[in-house]
Amino acid sequence: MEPIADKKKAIFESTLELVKEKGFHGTPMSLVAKRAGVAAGTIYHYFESKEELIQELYQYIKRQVIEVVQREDATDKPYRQCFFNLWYGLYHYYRHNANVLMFFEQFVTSPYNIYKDELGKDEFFRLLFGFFERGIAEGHLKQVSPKIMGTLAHSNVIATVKIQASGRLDLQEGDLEEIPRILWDGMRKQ
Amino acid sequence: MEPIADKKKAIFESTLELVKEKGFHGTPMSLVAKRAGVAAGTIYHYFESKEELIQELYQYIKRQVIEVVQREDATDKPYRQCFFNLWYGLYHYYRHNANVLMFFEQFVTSPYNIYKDELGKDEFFRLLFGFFERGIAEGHLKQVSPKIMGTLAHSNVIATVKIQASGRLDLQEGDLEEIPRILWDGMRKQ
DNA sequence: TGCAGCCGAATGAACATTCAATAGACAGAA
DNA sequence: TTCTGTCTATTGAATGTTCATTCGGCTGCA
Repeated sequence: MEPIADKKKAIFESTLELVKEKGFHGTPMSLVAKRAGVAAGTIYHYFESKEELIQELYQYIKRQVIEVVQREDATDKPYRQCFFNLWYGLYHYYRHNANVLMFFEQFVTSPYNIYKDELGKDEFFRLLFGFFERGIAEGHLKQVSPKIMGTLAHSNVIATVKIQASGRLDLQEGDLEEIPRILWDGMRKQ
Repeated sequence: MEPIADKKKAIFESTLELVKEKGFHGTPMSLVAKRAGVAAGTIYHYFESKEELIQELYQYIKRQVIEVVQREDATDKPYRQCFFNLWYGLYHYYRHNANVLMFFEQFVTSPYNIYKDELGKDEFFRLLFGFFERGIAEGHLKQVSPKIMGTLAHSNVIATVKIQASGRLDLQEGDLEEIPRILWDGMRKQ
């Protein structure tokens, strides 16, 4: 993983913030440039087009999320423990990187997302699904498609962060334990 | 509820399709007009601006979803039954109106959404939360904030439809029973 | 005759992208 | 050390395109 040139990173961060604030539309290259502290032309030194900037940014971000999953999956703790750690791992990552989350969400439901039909090939989801597959194989979870459980679990984390981030509703200490608990109780073998 | 002029409806439908296909950006008024079979100017006979078109469309759609909740909530069936009916009601509505779902999702995480901080005042969510409040009061559900459970339940339905709609993964007969089951098992009083 | 509904070419603004010009970094030659 | 040439990185004004919105005029109905 080569280190990313300073300006390139600044452009990424600027894009991330702006997309969160204003969406893909409403994020002109001129503003991206200004907020990154570079000239408009500089962006085109690093990226061929807006399209490519967005695509590369998506890959850049995804690598970070993948690391979270890998960190929590590959331990020898009891499965149940891993389950909660994974949930909290993703939760905290998204919580502290709210603009990543928003970018992700907007990206996935946008025409920029050209991977729509290759869910199985996406490394993030491969890892995630693998984790649930293991849970079923080891007899901890219900006999439900791991792809389904993985997707539901992920959407559960995201919904939680969104509740939190929007500030529409403040989660109490206890709630943060109850939510993954609900998920676990629903998915575990009864 | 006054009947909506034919052309107005055509404009709504056209916008819905295009936003699903191309996102808010990538949906120029000229295309909206063409697909609706009207002239560009006609849109401005009905709506003051693109902004207002999107906002009105959001309201128009929301009323339909609200009806689904009302239909399933206000029966005298046992609570557990209502729970599943509500899940399936929303599921089927979104399933048969995939472009509504995509529009919703994009709208919510976009700058068009000016209601971000008034979740409690949104009628759809008021109804939804009310349903879970009842479940707790009647002793069917865990003692967790109804707002949280409502939000999680809704995101669960949406995740399911998105799995289905994307065609990335085909849900079996049985899966469609397992998914709300997971939710119920997680939220019900143990 | 008047009017609402509708049309689509014309307008101007916003935007992505280009490019000619400048600055700096570095290597080799004198 | 200094000079020279050749890179790459950077700039921001200029360009051409796309788009939201406007408006003068047409149509058919009362």
